[in-house]
Amino acid sequence: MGKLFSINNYNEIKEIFHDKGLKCTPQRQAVLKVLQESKGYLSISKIHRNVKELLPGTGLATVYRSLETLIELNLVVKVHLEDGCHSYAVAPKGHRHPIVCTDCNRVIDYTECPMEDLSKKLTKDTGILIQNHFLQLFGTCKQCQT
Amino acid sequence: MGKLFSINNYNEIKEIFHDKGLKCTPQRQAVLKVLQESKGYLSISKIHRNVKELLPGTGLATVYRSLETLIELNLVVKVHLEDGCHSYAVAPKGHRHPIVCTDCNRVIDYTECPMEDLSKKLTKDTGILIQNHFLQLFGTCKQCQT
DNA sequence: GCCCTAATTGAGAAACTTTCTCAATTGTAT
DNA sequence: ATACAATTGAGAAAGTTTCTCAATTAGGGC
Ligand SMILES: [Zn+2]
Ligand SMILES: [Zn+2]
Ligand SMILES: [Zn+2]
Ligand SMILES: [Zn+2]
Repeated sequence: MGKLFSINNYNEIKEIFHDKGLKCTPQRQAVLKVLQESKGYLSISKIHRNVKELLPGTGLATVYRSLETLIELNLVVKVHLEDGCHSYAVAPKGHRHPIVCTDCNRVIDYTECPMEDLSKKLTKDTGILIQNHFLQLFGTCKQCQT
Repeated sequence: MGKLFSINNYNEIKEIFHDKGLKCTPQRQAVLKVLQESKGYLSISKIHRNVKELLPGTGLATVYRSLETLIELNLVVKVHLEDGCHSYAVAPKGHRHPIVCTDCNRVIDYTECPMEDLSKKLTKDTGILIQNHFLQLFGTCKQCQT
């Protein structure tokens, strides 16, 4: 089927798949595109609904599988909400943290990681070897502060 | 039925319930006790299994309901894992962050919040009004570093 | 461009998780 | 002790995620 959508960085995306021996299928592209265009996190069912508009007949199982793949490739992140988990958003590049606007669901990319220094300090202080962390910020974005 | 378990701070707990007009039932006590004694996060099914040892016949729905209540009372927190969410642990008092040992599942209480200064800085820098944050650390505890 | 092959997909079943309903029970205040 | 509203257990119902397998397809080699 080949290139279906005008994802701006299509060749880049294609390479990321091929580097890991994975196929660049229209379904995977569609899931990514839906998230790229939403500018916010989306639940599985919303992703499925939007994907079907681009690619009617796409199965729910495929959406689950695509998200799994996209997360492995670091193209997508899972967003954990206070209750009702498992929404998804496009991944910021590198190690960053998402700021979720609780009004419009938009996900804003936060580029500084306050944990780098802290992790070292903590390991030194407590003896616990910090290996990973999970940080999300919730707030109200500029546009929603009216 | 009244007091069933020797929760050290039984009267304190009872008051917390009564302050909100909630009953201090054996089921709610049992769920709390199970989490207090585990020193780590537990999945719903494990909580249910352990609760039934203290209180045979306790229904699964009641475990769900009790956890909901205990979270509202800030006695329990939901722990979000990288995949497979919705485990639970006793809440640290005040605003703190849990460090989860990825080897033994123990939850260690971390008392400093690195976000306080950061949130203000971020609001100033980006204009986004930071209202809340969700931080968990993952690592290896002393005992598991052998 | 046309095969070949392994990876991927769709559909539905199956497994699993969470919520709901309602009659029976029970904690608490009086 | 009694009354009443809150809570519970059981099972049904709803919702979510994973699995299975035959059919399809992307990508590499010719
Ligand atoms: Zn979560
Ligand atoms: Zn917003
Ligand atoms: Zn440990
Ligand atoms: Zn904090």
